[in-house]
Amino acid sequence: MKNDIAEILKRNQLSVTESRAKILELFHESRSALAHADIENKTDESYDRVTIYRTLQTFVEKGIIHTIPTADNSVLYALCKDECTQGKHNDNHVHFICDICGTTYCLDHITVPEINLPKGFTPHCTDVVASGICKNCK
Amino acid sequence: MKNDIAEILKRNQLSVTESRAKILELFHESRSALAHADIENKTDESYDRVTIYRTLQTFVEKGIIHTIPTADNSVLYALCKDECTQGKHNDNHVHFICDICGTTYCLDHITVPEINLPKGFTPHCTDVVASGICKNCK
DNA sequence: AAAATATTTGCAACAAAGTTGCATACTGTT
DNA sequence: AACAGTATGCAACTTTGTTGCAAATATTTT
Ligand SMILES: [Mn+2]
Ligand SMILES: [Mn+2]
Ligand SMILES: [Zn+2]
Ligand SMILES: [Zn+2]
Repeated sequence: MKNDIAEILKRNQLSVTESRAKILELFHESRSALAHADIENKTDESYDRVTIYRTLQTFVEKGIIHTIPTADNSVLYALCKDECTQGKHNDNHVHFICDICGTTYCLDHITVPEINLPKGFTPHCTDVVASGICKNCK
Repeated sequence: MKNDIAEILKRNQLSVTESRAKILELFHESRSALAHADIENKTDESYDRVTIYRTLQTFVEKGIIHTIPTADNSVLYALCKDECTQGKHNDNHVHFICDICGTTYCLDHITVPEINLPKGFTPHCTDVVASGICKNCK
């Protein structure tokens, strides 16, 4: 496991540091999306806020994690499961945010539908975020 | 026009104040979504930041405007055109954010498609935000 | 394995965004 | 015109995110 994590970092031309390994591990362990604050908490504030910001940013650039837009102005991150690479994200799946427990799921098997836009609009990517009650809270 | 604006406020049981009228007018004049900062600028900073925050919050509660989720952690607001009321929003249309000019459009005539969620997930509302190149920037 | 080089980290200082309490000003009502 | 209710602006504060830089750590070279 520890080795797997290091492997992923190396594959992405990132030097293997404690904070990066730990944060990446958190994402692999978690079944749901994580916010910056979640990471601070789950690491017992062992790492500086700035380091976490920079790590998340790096991971997004490398195509290791993707961001999830939310209505309440908080940024969430989750592992990319598709073949995302440096600068080329391809996470065209639906996200679900539970109104009760707040958990955010990547529904990897539900792909975002084609949307018929008006003339003149050329889509580059489409985000679909559903909210409601999740399987654990019903 | 001025009277229309006052009418809308009264209809929503809001007292008619200069800032509320001006901000609501801005939304009616604008063809695109507005951020808090846009409103500060377009009003020449005549109103306190706090007043703008509180006005936007009030308008959202009353169903006069709705928020639009964005990937970059900025909150956008736009007029509700459907029959939204106090606490009951019904803005099930697609939004489009232009990667070039940054303009955010409510595509009022494009309704969000039905999404087939996995067993156990009950959707309450669904946000669809497409991004790409808009009609003005192509 | 040690030295040299490249990269990352943590700190400090800052900037931007959002919140709260309270006195003053304004709106709608009597 | 006076009153009661509400909204505004200010100050003070919190939370979130950014930047420069020296010290620490990781990788490469010898
Ligand atoms: Mn996802
Ligand atoms: Mn809209
Ligand atoms: Zn839940
Ligand atoms: Zn555009």
